[in-house]
Amino acid sequence: MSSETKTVVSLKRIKVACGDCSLNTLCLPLGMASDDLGRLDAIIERKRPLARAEHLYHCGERFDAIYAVRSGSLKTYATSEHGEEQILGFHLPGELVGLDAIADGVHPLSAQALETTSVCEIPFDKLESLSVQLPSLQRQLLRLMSHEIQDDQKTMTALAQKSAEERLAAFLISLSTRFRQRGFSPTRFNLSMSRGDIANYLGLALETVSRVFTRLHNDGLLRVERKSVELLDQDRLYAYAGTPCTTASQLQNSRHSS
Amino acid sequence: MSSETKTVVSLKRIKVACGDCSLNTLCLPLGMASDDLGRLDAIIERKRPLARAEHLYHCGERFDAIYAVRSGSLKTYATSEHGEEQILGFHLPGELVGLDAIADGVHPLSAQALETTSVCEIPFDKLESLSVQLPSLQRQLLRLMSHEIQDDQKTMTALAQKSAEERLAAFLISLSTRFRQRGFSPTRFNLSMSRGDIANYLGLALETVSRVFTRLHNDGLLRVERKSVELLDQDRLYAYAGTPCTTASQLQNSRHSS
DNA sequence: GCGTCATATTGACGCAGGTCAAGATCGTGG
DNA sequence: CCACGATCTTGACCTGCGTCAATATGACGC
Repeated sequence: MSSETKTVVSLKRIKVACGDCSLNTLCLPLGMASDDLGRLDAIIERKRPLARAEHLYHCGERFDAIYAVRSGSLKTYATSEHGEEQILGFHLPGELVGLDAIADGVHPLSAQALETTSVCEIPFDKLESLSVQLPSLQRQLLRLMSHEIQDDQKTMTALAQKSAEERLAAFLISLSTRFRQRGFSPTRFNLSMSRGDIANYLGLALETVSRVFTRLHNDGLLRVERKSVELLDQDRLYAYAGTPCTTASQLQNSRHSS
Repeated sequence: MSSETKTVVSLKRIKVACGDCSLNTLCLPLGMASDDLGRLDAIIERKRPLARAEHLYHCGERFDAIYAVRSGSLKTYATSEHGEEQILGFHLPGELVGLDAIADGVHPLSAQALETTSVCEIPFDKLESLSVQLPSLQRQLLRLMSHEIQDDQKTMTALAQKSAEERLAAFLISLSTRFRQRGFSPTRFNLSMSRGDIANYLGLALETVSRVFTRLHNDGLLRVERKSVELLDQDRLYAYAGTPCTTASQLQNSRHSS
């Protein structure tokens, strides 16, 4: 799929400046003065939306930009030589992908759209030189990378010591929290990923995920129907998730502004 | 053991400038001009060594510095409210710890010495302002953080889809690789962590780790005796590790003929 | 409407690895 | 040199979840 479509011209550059973007309190712009924001805006390219199942980049490709999800969602995954994939993350609007490629200039993962998805492309060399000039940008970039490390640590903890129920409950809580931060309903949302994706991500069998869903459903914790989920009892869900280690740190960024 | 000693004065500041440190091709200094190095040196504080089991910092403490391991080793771990710990990483000389705390200024993990260990303390505010002036420092910091994300992704992959043998084999390979990079023998080394620590880190039971060690031993892959390990057959060990996804990226910095 | 394909649910069964328990071995202090 | 506690090994048993297989429920095209 190397032939680039030439219909791009027909789409007029969708001008959504960072300053106007509803996600600017989550994304890179956080903490930047509005005149600095313009300079960040200037290096960002908005690209045509990706269709479902389309790739943003493939594992092994050269890295030259990170991406911020603007709408839709992505999954990132590694592929073993035996061809099995391992999903390492799902990415919602306002989140960055590609940070793992900075280390050696090559993407270690592939990134694929789970639904129609648009992203902002941020050329890394420009970002790097700009962040030398804008300390608040540098700071926010470091913060976001640090946050990703923290998230991965939580996932590792879940994989290492939680049961199937606990993992799924924690997963749903994580989604719920992230939806709330983005202004969506934390109790009713759609899963853009399949059962298989969830299972893969959580280190479980597809069938186990299905079973746990119906179990949680029967226990009155949530309503699921295919992709749509409604969380009925947050508190009990937290209990199911065992260690709400996800909770503690995520709740406290409500009062954060310096 | 909690009373802080005031005998620090008796130790004369151990002056091991980054320029003289054998680890400077792995650590923060990588890629910096030697005159810039002096400026990094100037903000780093070398502290008295930690004794085995002593903590470098505790989860929940305010974050104000990252640390580079100079000698010895550390483990970092999270504690659930039920009191169980989850080890998230082992840290060898030249590696940084504390990067996960940048995001919200509080340490999400505790860091504890596995043996007598000395570290370089790098005050983060100074590091941040210095890296605005030294782009190569900023670049290396981003690289190291990105690398940590990559490592965590490999660990997640192992936890999500590998068997007990595969996990332990991959763990030993990871140690071996890191020892080689640091100029130690990649085939004979000592495990500074206990079986319980390894098990905890790998999401297994202590007994399973023990059993797998003897199985690998009986299969002629390695010799183990308590803490000392000798890898006898690297290639077969790689095979045992299943997907050498750990391998792929790590092999490329050794000239492997096959 | 109907057929086809992808996705999800549900059941039956087996095994990797967890748990419990008993020794074995090491390290350290007296 | 011995004793005691920490650490490690090994065995016997049990269970959570993976695997296999059948069925159900969409979604989409014709």
